[in-house]
Amino acid sequence: MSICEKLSTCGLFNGFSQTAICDLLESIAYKKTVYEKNDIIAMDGDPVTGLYILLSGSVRGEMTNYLGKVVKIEDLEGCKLLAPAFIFGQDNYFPVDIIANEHAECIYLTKGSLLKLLEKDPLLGLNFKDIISAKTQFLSNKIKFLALQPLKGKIASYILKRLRHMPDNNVILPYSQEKLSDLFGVTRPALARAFGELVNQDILEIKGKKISVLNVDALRKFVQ
Amino acid sequence: MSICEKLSTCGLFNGFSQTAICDLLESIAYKKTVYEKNDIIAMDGDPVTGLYILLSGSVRGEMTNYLGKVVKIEDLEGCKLLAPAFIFGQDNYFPVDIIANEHAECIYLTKGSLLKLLEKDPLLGLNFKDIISAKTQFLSNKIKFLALQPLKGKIASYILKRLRHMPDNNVILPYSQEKLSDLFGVTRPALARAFGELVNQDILEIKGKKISVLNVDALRKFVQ
DNA sequence: ATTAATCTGTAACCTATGTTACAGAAATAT
DNA sequence: ATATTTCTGTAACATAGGTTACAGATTAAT
Repeated sequence: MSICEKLSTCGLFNGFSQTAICDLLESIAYKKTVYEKNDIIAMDGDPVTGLYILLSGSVRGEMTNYLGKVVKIEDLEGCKLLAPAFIFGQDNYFPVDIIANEHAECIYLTKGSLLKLLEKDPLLGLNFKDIISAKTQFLSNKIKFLALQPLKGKIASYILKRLRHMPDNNVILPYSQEKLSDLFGVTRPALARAFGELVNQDILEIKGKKISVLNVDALRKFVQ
Repeated sequence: MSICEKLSTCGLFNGFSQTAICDLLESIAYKKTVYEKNDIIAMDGDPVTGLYILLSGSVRGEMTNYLGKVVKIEDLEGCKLLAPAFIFGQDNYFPVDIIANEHAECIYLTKGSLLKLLEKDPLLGLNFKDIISAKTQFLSNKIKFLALQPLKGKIASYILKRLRHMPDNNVILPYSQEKLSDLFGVTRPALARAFGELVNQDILEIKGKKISVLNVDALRKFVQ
């Protein structure tokens, strides 16, 4: 799959044909970078000097404090901009470590190239504004998720959100409890204990990564 | 002070003369709104249908969960946009309750008027992009502050940050411990206890709202 | 199919923060 | 200057989540 083809699935190029994207791309400088699993693409605090666009593969953004506590902020896959809201404004440093979950490819443009690109078509500017607005919206939900509720509330909102997209009352966890515990900002045993308690209360049934919600109302009480 | 005069201190109009702002303003529809102390300007979850610009006074944005836990996100004063990153993108709902801290004045433009305004000059679009980028940057710091560190880490980073702008090693708290505890997302007695422990360890000295840092290095250890 | 690696459940114990309560101090209003 | 309200310090107790450890289960690698 060509770069232009991949970029056509990217929100930044919403409303552009593949050939239009190719033309835009030819008019600016960029370089391609490739990463393998666990490669560090950027570290929290690194200066942001341009824009990385993830073309393929999966990366994650996570914060770590000096005691080793980890909070995963998000996984990014497919065509996504990395830290797009940290190029402009004052605080131009990566807010998270960005780590490859698997083989991943990016293109990188300097801030100058990005500005040149954005000038080419006002629609790009609008798309960019939508993307960074969505980032802010995502982060403000993240604060609610992380800072406003106890662990069982996090579990409940996580499961209930997924339930909406699933038939019957089953959710398949997309990854291990170990990884989930980072997403919730708690330790793995704490998460296992909380799951255990919800199972004992006949609210959940857990078989490997499959979680069946036996009592949706009881689960809802943990969020509201 | 006229509206244009007030708007000239607003990041959105960076690079515009006061007369240019008056001209811009005359070309679009807006309405003026006034609030008194503790008036609710918007509630978490309300649809965002346009842009409020705070002209004068002070408002705060805070999140509350169903158990009454409050986390104050920020105070806004002077000329600031309210929830600017929630007008575009998908999730067009206020992320916080916005409450007047005192008498405050706003102007309100519909999303349509805002778009019309942004079209008038590309510089407005760039300013807007800077403003929402800064919001994202602020929120990602907020997550680090709230989710990644325990209470004494919050106290330490709060004080150390303020110390940078102060001569000698004194900080004047801008408001009561009670308010601070909301900013930290903890209860008031927990904050008082933590302060008490830092005083007992001869790291801080507290006289009313004046905090003297007796041992900066020890305080730093709580953040790194 | 076997081995090795990773993940999960659980338990005992520790620590940070929440809850409630109250008295004295400080700030504000009259 | 006094009365009223708000704020602060503190204490006893409750609870959520962290720490460490280990065994059994599951998954991946050979």
